[in-house]
Amino acid sequence: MTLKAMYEHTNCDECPIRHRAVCAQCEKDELEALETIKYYRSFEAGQTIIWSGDPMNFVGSVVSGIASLTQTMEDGRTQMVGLLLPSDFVGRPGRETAAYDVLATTDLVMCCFRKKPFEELMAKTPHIAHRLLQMTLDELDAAREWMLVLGRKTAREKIASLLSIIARRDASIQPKSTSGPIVFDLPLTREAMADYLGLTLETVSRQISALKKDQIILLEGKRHVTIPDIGRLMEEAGDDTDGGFLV
Amino acid sequence: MTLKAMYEHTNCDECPIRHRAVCAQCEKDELEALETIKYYRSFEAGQTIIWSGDPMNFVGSVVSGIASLTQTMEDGRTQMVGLLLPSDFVGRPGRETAAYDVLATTDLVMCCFRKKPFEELMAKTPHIAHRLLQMTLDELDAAREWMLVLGRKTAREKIASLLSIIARRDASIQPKSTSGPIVFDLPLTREAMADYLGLTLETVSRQISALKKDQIILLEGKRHVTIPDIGRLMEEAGDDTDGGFLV
DNA sequence: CAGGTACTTTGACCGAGATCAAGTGGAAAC
DNA sequence: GTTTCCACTTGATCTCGGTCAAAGTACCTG
Repeated sequence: MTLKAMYEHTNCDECPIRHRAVCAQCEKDELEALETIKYYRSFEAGQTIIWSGDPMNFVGSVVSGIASLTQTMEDGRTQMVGLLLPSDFVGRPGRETAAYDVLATTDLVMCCFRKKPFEELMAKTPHIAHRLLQMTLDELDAAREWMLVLGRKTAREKIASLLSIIARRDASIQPKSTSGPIVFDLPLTREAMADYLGLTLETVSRQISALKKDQIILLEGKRHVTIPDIGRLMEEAGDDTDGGFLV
Repeated sequence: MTLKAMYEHTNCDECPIRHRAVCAQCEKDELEALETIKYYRSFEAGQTIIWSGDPMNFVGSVVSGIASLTQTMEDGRTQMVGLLLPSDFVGRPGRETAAYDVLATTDLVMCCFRKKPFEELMAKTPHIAHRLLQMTLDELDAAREWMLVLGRKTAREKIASLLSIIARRDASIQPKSTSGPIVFDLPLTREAMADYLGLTLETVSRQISALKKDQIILLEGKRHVTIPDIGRLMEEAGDDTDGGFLV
């Protein structure tokens, strides 16, 4: 059974992102209205979901998998400007065309709404608009945090920053232990990491090797990562470690 | 007369940012409600308006002047993560403490609202929440555009990008001529430009000198800039120049 | 007008990360 | 089983922008 088929007839009550997505604050009746205009789409890793500049007739939420927003210059230089995790929102109400390329970084399932009906619904149900504002403000904070990473951090700090973001996200999704080692699989290729960090893939590879040599991270194969001590990793990231437990 | 005094008793109808700020879509009665909770504050160039981490009991709009949002690492490295121009919104409803340092880059006047009453008002008047969502989405786009600048552009392209942003803004505020030279005063020191661009002030200075030598820009004194051909500047910025007239 | 201060420019040198170029390893394909 | 492919690693070299240092300029202030 495909992942899409698995979700195809899911109703919102059973949805894994029910309480974190744009619909998180919806009441029963609002949810029913949403349910009538939603549909699922799935994409394979590597597929382009939307090209920058193309007309966009839907918005939606990532249900499972990871998507990325990417900007490309004429000469081919690319910069990833957003990483979309489950529950993150795709698209902008009130805009006709996409501002960025949207790519499926892993296999992906999205819960989509046709844009027009969604916009109408949004005008009527303040809970959706309110939640979207919250989420947009969070994304703005994340983008600004990333500006510090891109503008001022060294290659090693950049890698450590990315790893600690992924590690903390995984820790928050399956919060087994508050401390102790964190284990996860990297959802990004070295090239995708480079595009996110404003580096080359060679530099990414070298810095990962260096962090491994220094025992900040452990690697099995190329993607399976163990973080023995998240505090040490965050020190390497140059982050203020004092408030680290407040995640 | 101080600038603050000049605005002190201004009612919203005469406000220069009336139609672009968070209140842009308000009806007469909504505006009257806002008017009862607003007050003006002024700051001198260089003053810190808010320290990151401090409790924030107001939100507001920049009326005149320029403010900046800045992040600082423990070792002193700083990155400007936002440039706040007249009509831009400061603060985040629903958050207790400031996430960034807010600095007055030039002399500045702000129209402030106590946070609590503003949040209550926002819950009642959808026009404010709607406008704030629009503005936040615009800021998110700007932040993402800046991520490309920080992550992938050369020093020369970075400077050209910053100059063209300032030039286009000035052109849109006082749209005398659609084409022809654009003239303005740089509102930022070399150091502030460096903090925005993720460079050192020496590199900023060198690249400005280089653009001047190549006649991309003309300089009188250190701050007064003339752009003879905005198209050429945008080429230097590495921006897609095709859609440039759509500003 | 001398002296100070804040901002800016310019020069000499250096090093982190980019570029160019092989080479490795593991899984799928024939 | 070996060929192919792709993601990744590692090495050698180069270069852009950072660092350190000195000097220039405009505007105050006494």
